[in-house]
Amino acid sequence: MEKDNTYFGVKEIARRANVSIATVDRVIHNRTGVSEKTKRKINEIIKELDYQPNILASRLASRKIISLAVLLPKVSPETDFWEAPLKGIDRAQQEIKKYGVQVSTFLFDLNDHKSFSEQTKLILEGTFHGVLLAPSFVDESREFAKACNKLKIPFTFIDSDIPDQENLAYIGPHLFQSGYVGAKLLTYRLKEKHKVLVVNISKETDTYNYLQIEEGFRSYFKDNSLPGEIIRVDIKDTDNLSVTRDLKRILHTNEDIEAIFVTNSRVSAVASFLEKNKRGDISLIGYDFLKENVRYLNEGLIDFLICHKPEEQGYRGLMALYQTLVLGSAVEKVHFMPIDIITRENQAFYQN
Amino acid sequence: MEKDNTYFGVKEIARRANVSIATVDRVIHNRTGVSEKTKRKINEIIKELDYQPNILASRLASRKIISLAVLLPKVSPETDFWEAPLKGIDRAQQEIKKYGVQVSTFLFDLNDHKSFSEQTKLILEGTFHGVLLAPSFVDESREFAKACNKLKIPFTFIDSDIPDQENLAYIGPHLFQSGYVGAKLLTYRLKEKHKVLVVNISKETDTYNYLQIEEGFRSYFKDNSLPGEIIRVDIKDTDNLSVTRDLKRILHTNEDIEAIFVTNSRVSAVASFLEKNKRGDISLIGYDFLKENVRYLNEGLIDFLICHKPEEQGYRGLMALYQTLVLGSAVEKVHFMPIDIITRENQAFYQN
DNA sequence: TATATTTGCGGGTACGTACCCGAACTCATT
DNA sequence: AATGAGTTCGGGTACGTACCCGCAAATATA
Repeated sequence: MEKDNTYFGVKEIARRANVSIATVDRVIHNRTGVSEKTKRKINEIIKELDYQPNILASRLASRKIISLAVLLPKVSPETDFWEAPLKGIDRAQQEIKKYGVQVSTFLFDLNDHKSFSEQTKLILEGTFHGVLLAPSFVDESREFAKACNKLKIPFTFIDSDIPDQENLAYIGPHLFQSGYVGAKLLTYRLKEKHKVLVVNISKETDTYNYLQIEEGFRSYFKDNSLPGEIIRVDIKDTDNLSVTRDLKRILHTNEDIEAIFVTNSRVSAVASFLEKNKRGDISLIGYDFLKENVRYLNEGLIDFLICHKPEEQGYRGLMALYQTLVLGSAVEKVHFMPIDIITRENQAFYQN
Repeated sequence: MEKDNTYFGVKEIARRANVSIATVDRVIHNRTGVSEKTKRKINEIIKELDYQPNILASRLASRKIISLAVLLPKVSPETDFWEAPLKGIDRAQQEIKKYGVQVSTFLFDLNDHKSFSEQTKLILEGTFHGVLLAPSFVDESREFAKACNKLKIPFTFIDSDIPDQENLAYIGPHLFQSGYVGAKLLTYRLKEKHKVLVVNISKETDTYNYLQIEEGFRSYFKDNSLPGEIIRVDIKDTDNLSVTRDLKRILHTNEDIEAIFVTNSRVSAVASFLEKNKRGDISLIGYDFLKENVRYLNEGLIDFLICHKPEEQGYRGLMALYQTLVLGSAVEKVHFMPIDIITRENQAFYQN
C-alpha cells in the first residue's frame, strides 16, 4: 500500500524546464533572480502539471512563523458573548500552530472608542501578517482598514461588516435577515392584531448592528402586511436596575404588549424582569447562546434564541487568514453564518 | 521571525536516552527490537518531554497510504438525501488526501437488505484501515460490526446509531429529541384541542429511526399534557401516487386535522398533495434540507424543516477516522448533531 | 569450542520544499 | 583586456520522521 507516484513536485518541474529546483522555487515564490524567459517556461510547466505544493513539506522546511493579530471586545461583566469567538479562535490556533502560525490577542472596551484605537495602534506597530477583528466602531475600523491596506496586511471582519474596506473576508450574520427571522418567530402564534416591543440594550456603541436588525424586523411586518404596532425602546444604561426601571415604565403605559424582541444578547435582563414581575405570558425572543439566556430558555421565559454561531465565526475567521497566508488559496469574500433558531427543546445539542 | 526552538523531537529524546533516533522510533511505533530497559527509559523521556510527534514530518516521511471505506445508501429517485453526506465526505477527503488518505465509496440499495450485505462483504475483502457507514439495516450492521471488530478495523456510524457495537464513534441526530422538537414546533400555534397526523413514508426499511422520532414526538405531548389526538399512518409505497391515495383517505375520514408531521425527508410528497388539494391551511413539518422541500418551504406549504446537518455528518465521520488512524488522537464516542430548525426566513443561510 | 541464530541497535537516506552560499555569466566601464 | 557590478542559476543542507540495511553482541545449537 504505497503512495501513488503520480504526484508532480518541484523536482519534476525542474527536470522538465532543465533548471534546478532552486530556480523553480524562485519562480514559485516570485522572488527575484530569474530571467523572464525561464520564468515563463517554468510557469507554463507549473500550469500544465497543475502543480499543487505539498504543504507538509513546505511548512516543514520553512523556518518562518506567521503571526496573526486578533482584535475583539473584552468580555464584559454584563455579557460573556465574546467568549465564544475567542474559543473558536483558540480552536483554530490549536489546529494550525503546528504549521508555524502564532496568534496574539488584543482586547478593547466596548464602552471606549479610544481603547479600540489604542489596540489598533499596537497591532500596526507589531509585525503581523494578518488581522482578525470585530469592527465594532465603524469610524475607527475604517481608519484601521486603511492603514492595513497600505501595509498590505490582510484582515478579516467577524460579527458585523463594514462594506467596501477591501477586507479579505467577512464572516458573520446577515443582520437584516436575522431581524426578519426574529419577527417571524415572534408573530408566529400571535393574534391578528398585536403589539410588540423592540428593546435595544446598549451604550450606543454598536448601534450599527442594531439598526440593521430592526430594519429586518420591521420589514417582515411590512412584507406580510401584518397589522399591529411596534414600539421601540433604547436602554442606554445596561445594568439590571436601569433595564428594570425602563421596562416597568414601558409596560405600564403599554399594558397590552404581547411579545418582546431584544436585539442583542442582553435578553436575559429582560427575562429576569419578566420573571420577577410575573409576566411569563409575554413572548420573548433575543440573541445568543449564553448560559444566562439558556437558563431562561429552559425556564420558559424566553421562547426563542437566535444565534449566529459566534464560536464558528472566530474559528472560520482565523482559518480564512491561515488559508490565504499559509496555503495561498482563495477564500469567500462574504460568508454569512446561519441564522440558528434555538428553543428549549433543541438547545442541548446546539453548536455555538 | 523564526520558529521557536522549544520544540523537542525524536532527536532530543535520542540524545537524552543515549540511543539513536532509530531506536526511539522503534519505541514510538512499538516495533520489536528494543530491550525492555531501553524501552522503559525512552518512554519515560517521552512522557517527561510530553513529546508530540510532528505530523507534517511523519506523514511526509511515511510512504504508506491509509485507505478508508465508506458505505452509504444510494441516492434514490425519490429522495436525494444521501447526496449531502457524500458531499461532506468528499470535502473531508479533499482535505486529508494530502496526508496520504484514500477513500473508497460503496453504495447499497435502501430497498434491498442483500445489497447491504454484499457491499460489506466487499469491504471486508479489501484491506481497509477504517470504515464509515450508515447502519440502516440493524441486523446486517451488527454482523458487519462484529466482523470489523474481529479484524480490528475501526468504524464510525452516521445518521443513526446502533448501541453497543464497539464503534469508534456515532455522529448523527438524537432522534428522540428531534421528534420532540418537531412536536413543539407543530403545536406552537395550535389551539388547545388539536388533531395532528404523523406520516411515515418508507418501505419499512428504516423503521428504527422512525420509531425513535415518533416516541419523542409523542413524549412532547405527554410531558406538556397537551390534549388532542395524534393519528398516524404508514405509507409503504413511496411513489407520489400512493402517497396521494393514502393521504386523501385519511384526510377524508379526519377532516379536522390541523397539522401534519412527516418523519423523514419525504415531506415534499405531502406538501405536493396539500398544494394540489388546496389545503394550505394545514401546518406541515418534515425533515431535511432538500431542494424540493425548500421549494415548498418558500411557497409556504411547509412551515418548518428539521435538519441534522447531513453533510457535516459525513465530514465529521470521515475526519473521526482520520483523527484516530493518522493523528492517533481520541474522538468523542457519541457526537449528536444539532437539531436545526429551518424556516422560509432563515433557509438562505443554512449550512447543511 | 565452533558455528548459526537471534536480539539490540546505529548509520544513513528519503520524503518535498525552503533557502543559503556561492559559481558562472553578461555587460558596461576603465 | 581587465575589473567590477549585477544577473541568473545550481549545489547542497536542513526541516522531523520513517524505515532499510547491516553490524556487533548475546544466545542457542552443534
